[in-house]
Amino acid sequence: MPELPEVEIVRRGLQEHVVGRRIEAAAFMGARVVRRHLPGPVDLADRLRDNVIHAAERRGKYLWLVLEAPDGHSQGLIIHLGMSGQLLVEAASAPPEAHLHATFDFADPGPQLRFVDQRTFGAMALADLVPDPYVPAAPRTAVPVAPRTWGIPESITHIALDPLEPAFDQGSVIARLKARPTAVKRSLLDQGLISGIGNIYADEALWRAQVHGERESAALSKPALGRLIEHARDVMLEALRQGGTSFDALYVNVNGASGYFDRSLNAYGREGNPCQRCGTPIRREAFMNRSSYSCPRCQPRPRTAR
DNA sequence: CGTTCCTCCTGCTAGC
DNA sequence: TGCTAGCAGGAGGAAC
Repeated sequence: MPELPEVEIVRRGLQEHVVGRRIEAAAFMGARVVRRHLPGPVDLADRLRDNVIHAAERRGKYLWLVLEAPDGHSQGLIIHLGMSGQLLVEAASAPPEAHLHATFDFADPGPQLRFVDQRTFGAMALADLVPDPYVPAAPRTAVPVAPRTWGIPESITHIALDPLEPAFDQGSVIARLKARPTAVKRSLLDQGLISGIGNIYADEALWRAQVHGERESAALSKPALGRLIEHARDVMLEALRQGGTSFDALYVNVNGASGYFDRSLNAYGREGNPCQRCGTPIRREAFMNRSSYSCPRCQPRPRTAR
């Protein structure tokens, strides 16, 4: 469920509550949440013991904690929230939640970190940190304040830059969109092309740009594609300022509080409600085995069937 | 090779 | 009231 703004809120919570702490014991309830760690949950718990958390990082919808083991080796603990994952900071004595998948106890007397996930599409995995393939290494003479000193997890090097990263290159994304003979919404959701956008913010960006998601991306002009990307960035920034989007208690930030951006949505989930620009009722259509919301008047369907 | 589709889960709700 | 089909904000990997 969470898209970039929601994941960034969670990252900030991790930064505040767990960075700088030493893991004393990690525990996993079942193996599914660590299915990407092939040696299994006991092995992962062993590897995490006595690691210090140096940073909480994010690219698109992926989070990772930068860890340093007692032998000095640094790795990333990837955390993906999937559709329903939550991170909670709570006293170890708090009763276990339904669908609690992992707990982290720390060497200090502070609270636990917990991973709760109803559907378990989310996952955690350990990965080596490698140089970022998208961001050139800083020159040796650079002032030592460069971001991402530790590199990025090797297993997510296929994830593209998100539009909030300083190195995000709008021109190259537009060029790739111009080369794609496919629906523009499909491209917006492709995390290897531009990361962080999910079904909600794709629909919101398309509504703002007045483009139907089934238009072929290659058929849109470069300025139109540029506006679409800028709208995607803007809508995610606005959501971030308001603490993310939440329809119910399923999405909560690391403190357990919900966001309020859903009050500002113009398309997603608004079937039958008037378009805020022209008053035409918002329509819902099936696309890619899910729902798409758009204004029939501001966002006319492409003429030819795809 | 790139692109598209299916599938992994559980819970809620609309409709019968 | 009770059952169940359908749907939910993601993404890896199989299948073309």
